[in-house]
Amino acid sequence: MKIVTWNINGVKARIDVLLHWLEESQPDIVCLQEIKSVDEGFPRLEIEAMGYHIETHGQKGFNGVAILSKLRFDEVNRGLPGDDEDEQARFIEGVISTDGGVLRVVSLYLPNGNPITEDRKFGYKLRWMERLERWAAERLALEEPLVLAGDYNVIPQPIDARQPELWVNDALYQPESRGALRRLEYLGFTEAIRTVSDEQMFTFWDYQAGAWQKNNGIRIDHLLLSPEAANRLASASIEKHVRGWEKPSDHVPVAAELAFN
DNA sequence: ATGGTAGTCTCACTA
Repeated sequence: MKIVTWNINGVKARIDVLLHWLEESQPDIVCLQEIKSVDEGFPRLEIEAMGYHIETHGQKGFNGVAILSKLRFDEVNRGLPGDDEDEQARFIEGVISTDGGVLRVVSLYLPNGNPITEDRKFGYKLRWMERLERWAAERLALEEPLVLAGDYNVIPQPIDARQPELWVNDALYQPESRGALRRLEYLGFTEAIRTVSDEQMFTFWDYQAGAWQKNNGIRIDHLLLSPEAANRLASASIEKHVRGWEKPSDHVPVAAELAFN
C-alpha cells in the first residue's frame, strides 16, 4: 500500500503534472494539500478515470485538501475539531478498509504562520497545532493504523534546512513550532522518512531566487505513523525528481510503503 | 533591506 503526501500548489494549474505523476508513481492513496479550489471545481473526472475515489475539502482561492484512494472510503470527516470559528479548509480524514484491516488517513495543511509578529498568523498556527495534538491523542487511543500526512510547515531540525540560519525568524523554524511538532510525535508517532534515513533531504524549494537550482530547500512535508501503521512500514522516499519537471509545484511527493495484506 | 516567483474569480493576498 503506497501512501503519498503532496502539496500540489493549485490542482487546476497542476492537473497535467498530477496525471503524469499518478501514471509514473502508481500510488494507492494520495493526500493533496493546497488544492486552491472549491469542491465543485476539483478536476475529478480525469483522476476517477485512473481508478481513484476522491474526497475533497476545498475553499475558494486558498488552502484546500483532498484524498485520492484506489480503495473506496468507508467514512470521511472534514475539518479539524476544536474551533467552530475556523473556516480554513486544512484537514480531511478518510477511513479505508483494506484486506489487512482498517486504515485511517489524514491529509493536513498546517498554517504557515508568518509573520511571527501577528497573532492571526503565528498564534493561529500554534493553536491549530494544539488542536491537532488533542485530536491525535484521541485517535491513537483507537490503536488503529493511522497516517497523518501533510504539509506541516515545520522544519523539524537544523539538518532539515540547507541554510538553517536563514530561517531563525521564520514561523516554520520557531522553537514553539518545532516543540509542538515534537510533542505531537512524542504521543507515539513514527516519522517515516527519518526512520529510513539520517541524510539531509528536502521536500520544498522556493520558486524564488533559484532555490531549486541551488538546492536551497527545506523538509516540511511529513508522514506520521501510529504504532500500528509503523509496524507495517516497508520503505519511505522523497520523489525529488518531480521538482525538475515542467511547471512543477514548489513541493514534491513524499511516499511510504505499508504492508497491508 | 530588497526582491526574486507562482497561483487564485486579485486589482491584493498567500506562500
